[in-house]
Amino acid sequence: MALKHSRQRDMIKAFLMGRKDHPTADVVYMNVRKEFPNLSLGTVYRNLTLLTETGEISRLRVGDGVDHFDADTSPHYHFVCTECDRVIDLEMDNIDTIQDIAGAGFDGRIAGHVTYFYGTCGSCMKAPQPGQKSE
Amino acid sequence: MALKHSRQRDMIKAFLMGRKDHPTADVVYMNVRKEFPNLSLGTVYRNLTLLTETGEISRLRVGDGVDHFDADTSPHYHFVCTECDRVIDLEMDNIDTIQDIAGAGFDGRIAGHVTYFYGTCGSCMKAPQPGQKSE
DNA sequence: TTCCTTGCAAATCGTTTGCATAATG
DNA sequence: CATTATGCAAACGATTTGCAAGGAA
Repeated sequence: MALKHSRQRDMIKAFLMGRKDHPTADVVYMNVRKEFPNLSLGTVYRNLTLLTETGEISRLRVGDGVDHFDADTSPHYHFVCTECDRVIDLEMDNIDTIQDIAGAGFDGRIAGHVTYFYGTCGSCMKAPQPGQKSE
Repeated sequence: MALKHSRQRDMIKAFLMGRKDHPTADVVYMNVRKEFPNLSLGTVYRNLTLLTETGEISRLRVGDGVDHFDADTSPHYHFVCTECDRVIDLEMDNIDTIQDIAGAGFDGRIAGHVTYFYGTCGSCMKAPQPGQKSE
């Protein structure tokens, strides 16, 4: 399974790196397609999974039923706006202690944790329900 | 939208209350069906959603692509075993402070958070990869 | 030339929904 | 009787996969 180069994989990764939000496979498809008209959705999914496996990007499952992808693989947390569904990066102090708290008295090995915060984002608090739902 | 009684809803809820694990809709279906042969999957989904809305049970999205349900609606955290996919309750000290930590400096309102811990559960650490994957 | 990758379409999977009928209050 | 709930099957949306053809090493 030696990885070979692929123009579409490069573009998909480049697209993700150029966004601070966390696009879904479909958004990636719609956008990369603009410069690569014959790109197929299957290829987008295959490459997103591949890039996730190599650790170049990470897959976010925030509970809305759709996978989001993030080119920023450094440890950080996300906020999900329940109004517009946007996924926003949070800059916050480290909370890794919760893992120790969870592990205390637990019969097993805790390897990691997933946390996302939800509520109303800044724009939605100012603007009256725009119903934007990202692009 | 006045709720009416239904024998199947009662059984679905009773089944959930009798389990300490966190069954998926399909597991609920398979089991309740034993005593109620003509139960349909659609009814199971409809009632699980209904019970979730009334707050009698809660829906767990642990990131494996399938919804799990929990009759224990008291605030507590979950552990997901990456070996057997089991979802286990954690008894741990309160970590609500993470919400304040996340909210500090964030432009928006944080209403809640979802956290689950993952790793290897006690049974899987003892038993060599049984590949059980629950029922 | 070998083997990975693509495009396309069909297939899966979990979940939702429309509709006529059955059950509840 | 007025409605809500059910069973069944078809519809859905997201993601995966089989296959023949194209591209990289």
